[in-house]
Amino acid sequence: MKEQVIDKKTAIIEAALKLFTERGFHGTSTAQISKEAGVATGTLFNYFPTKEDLINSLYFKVKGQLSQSMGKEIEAQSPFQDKLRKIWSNLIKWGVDNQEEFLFVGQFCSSPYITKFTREEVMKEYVFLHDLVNQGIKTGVIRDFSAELTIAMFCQASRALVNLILDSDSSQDKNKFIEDGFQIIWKGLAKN
Amino acid sequence: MKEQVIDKKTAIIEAALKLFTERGFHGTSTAQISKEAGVATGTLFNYFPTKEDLINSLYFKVKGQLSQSMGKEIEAQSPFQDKLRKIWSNLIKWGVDNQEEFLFVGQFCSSPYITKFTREEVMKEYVFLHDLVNQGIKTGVIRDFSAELTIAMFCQASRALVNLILDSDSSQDKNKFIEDGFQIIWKGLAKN
DNA sequence: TCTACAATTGACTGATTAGTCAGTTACACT
DNA sequence: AGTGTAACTGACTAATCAGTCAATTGTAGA
Repeated sequence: MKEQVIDKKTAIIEAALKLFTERGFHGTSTAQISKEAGVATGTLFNYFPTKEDLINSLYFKVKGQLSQSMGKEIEAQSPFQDKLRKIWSNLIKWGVDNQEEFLFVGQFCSSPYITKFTREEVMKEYVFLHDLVNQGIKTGVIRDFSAELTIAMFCQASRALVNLILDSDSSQDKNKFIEDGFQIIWKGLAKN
Repeated sequence: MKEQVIDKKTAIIEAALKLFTERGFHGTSTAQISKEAGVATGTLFNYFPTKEDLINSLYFKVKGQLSQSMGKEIEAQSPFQDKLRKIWSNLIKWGVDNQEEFLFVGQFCSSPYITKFTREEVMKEYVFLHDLVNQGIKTGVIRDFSAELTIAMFCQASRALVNLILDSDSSQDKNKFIEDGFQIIWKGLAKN
């Protein structure tokens, strides 16, 4: 019973992710989502009271997965540069391996359908990056610019790199791109 | 007569820009656009055969304005770094001064409603940035990474900065942000 | 087997959509 | 003034929309 519930809810979320990414929010009808998920329209509205609730749940879930992946395998005692490099490659590998989710976040991060509440809840999961950067500034490893500026440049640069990898043919060396990209952003941020 | 024509077409384009940015493509009806523009629905379809034609025209126009602004006041004989700094500040000032257009481009650059044809036409106007970067690599002023990587990092970083300026309260010093941002990206790209 | 109840269904509704088109207006040229 | 024509209008249509709800299903516990 519980398994069934989770299954249908997951199926709806996955169908919505696929279709929202392909056709946008208003471009995708609840009927299409239900059909893709293999459930009745009524079932969708049983789990998500409105279409907006659905996209907010989806956004929250995907952003959570991203922040989870970002922080993976960071060793507390390793040098600052290695931590940042690991975050960098985590971000990029997440985007490349979860193309739909990556495009979804890009399309909806500044969309009016995502409520302020959802946005704020999501933000809470990114505190650790903020802390890390502030620590890097305080210990003099990276240059003393505003932490917001540093983080924004870092994160957007990682998105640029994912787009590049997704656009380029697969024969190109992904890891070369990732390391080259890190060389650019690290040299830009590092103190010496 | 000719003036009237241009006026109505412009009014439609401007209304569409505002509403598409606020509510998205499918979230904005042609009736809403017509009303905002102060024309009848029929008039809209007189100038743009379909809603998709409208958004493609709009995208082409806005991207054209961006590429125009980007290349402004670049002096041929000035050092490479100054050229790049000027492009950087041009990009950011365009985004800050043309907020609606900036958000529109961000929202629709990877949207399915923009046709491949429009995308390719737009690309043609960005050749000069590609040429400049290649020249910078050849003369050894910037590091020898793929030109696509360099341009992608540069352009996305500029978008990150505009977002930051738009989000921050207006009391903060805009020019400080712009110069700090350039310091990061320039140090990242430059050879020494 | 029977009961109770949550999960699920899909036909349905009133509202809204992109796009049409027959008719009106405004103006240039004679 | 009269004529031709391009711009413009907005009521209209068939299709589609988000969301509802009475009816059905599946199943856990008695």
